[in-house]
Amino acid sequence: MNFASEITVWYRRNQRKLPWRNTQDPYRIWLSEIIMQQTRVEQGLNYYNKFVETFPTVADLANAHDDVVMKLWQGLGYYSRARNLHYTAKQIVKNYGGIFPNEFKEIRALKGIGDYTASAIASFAFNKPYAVVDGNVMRVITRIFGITEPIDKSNARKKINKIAEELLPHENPGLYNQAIMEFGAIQCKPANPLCEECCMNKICFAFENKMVSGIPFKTKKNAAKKRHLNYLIISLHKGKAIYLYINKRTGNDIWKNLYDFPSIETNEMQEPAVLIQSRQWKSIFNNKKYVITKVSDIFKHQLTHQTIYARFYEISIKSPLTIHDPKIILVDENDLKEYAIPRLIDKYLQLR
DNA sequence: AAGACGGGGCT
DNA sequence: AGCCCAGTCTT
Repeated sequence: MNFASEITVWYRRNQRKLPWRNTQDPYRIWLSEIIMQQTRVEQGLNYYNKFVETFPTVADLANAHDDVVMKLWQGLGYYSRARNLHYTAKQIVKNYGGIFPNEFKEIRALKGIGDYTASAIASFAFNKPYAVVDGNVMRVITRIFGITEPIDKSNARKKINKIAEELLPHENPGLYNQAIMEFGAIQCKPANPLCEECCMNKICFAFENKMVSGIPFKTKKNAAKKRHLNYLIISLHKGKAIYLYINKRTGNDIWKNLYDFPSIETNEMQEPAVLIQSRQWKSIFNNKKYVITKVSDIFKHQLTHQTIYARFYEISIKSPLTIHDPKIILVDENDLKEYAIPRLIDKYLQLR
C-alpha cells in the first residue's frame, strides 16, 4: 500500500468528529481554517460554533459591525485573523457576489489566506490537488523522511513542500490532506507520539534513528520583551450612572482593534507615588479632582514576544476630563461588555 | 529572511 | 519556563 492510502486508511479509523468536516461549504471551511490557525482544536471549537451561528453566510459576516466581529473573537488571540476575516468577507460580497471563489489563485489572493489555508480550502471544498503544509504535516514529513535542518528556514521548507506535493494522491486530495493533518495531530504528536503502534514506524527515519524528540528541529527564539503598563480605570459618577473611559487600540501594536483603558507605559514598573507625579498622569487629569479608590497588585501577562507587567489604578471622578484623543471614549459601565477586550483586562475585571 | 502577532495546554 | 498549536503579514 502506498503512503497516501496508508494514511487515509488510518484516518478512516481514527479521525475525530469535528463540525467543519463533512461540509463542502467553502465559507464554513474558510471560517474553520482561519479560526484554527495557530490554535488547538479544543480552543477553537466553541468560537467556530459561535461564528457559524451568528453569521450563517458570508454576507451576514460582511454586514456585521467591526466591534461585533472582534467581540466574538475575544480571547482567541492573533486578532489580525478576525480583522482580515471580516475584510475578506466584505471583499467576497463585493467582488464575487457573496459566492466564495473556487480557483486557487483567487483564494490565495484573499487577505488572511496564505499557502496553507488556500490549499486547505481548494482541496477540502473543491477537491483540487493542492498539498496542505501546516505544523502537523511538517512534523510528519520531517520525522518520516528525516529532515533534520531547522524547519523555520526556507531551505527545509522547500524540501518539505516538495515532498508534500509528491505524496499528494490524484484521487481525493482533500480527504488525504485532512488525513495527514489528523495523523500529525493525534498519532505523530509533538510530544510523546504513539510510535510503537504507528503504521509508519517501519519507514520512519526519526523512529529508526531514535530522533523522534529532536525532529522537527527549530532554531531558538528570541526572549520576550518586557513592557510595563499602568492602566487607569477612570469612572465618572453622574447621579446613579457610572461611565468609564475606554481606549481603542489602533496602532501597530498588540491587541489592535481591541479596547482597553487609558494607560501610561513606563520603562520600569513605577511606584504609585512616583507615577502620580509624572507628566503623563498630570496631563490626563489636568488639575481636575479625582480620588484613587484602589491600586492593584502587578499582573504578569505572557505573550509570544512580550511579557506584560500591568498595574490597575481605579479612579473616581465627578466631572468629565478634557480628553483630546479620539481613541478614548466614554461608555456606560453596563455597555463595557459589548467591547472586545484583551485577556489581561478581562482577567482583572473578573476578579475585581 | 526575520519579527511580530495571543492565548492556553502540556511537559 | 519553554514549546507547540489547521499560519499570515510586515518589515
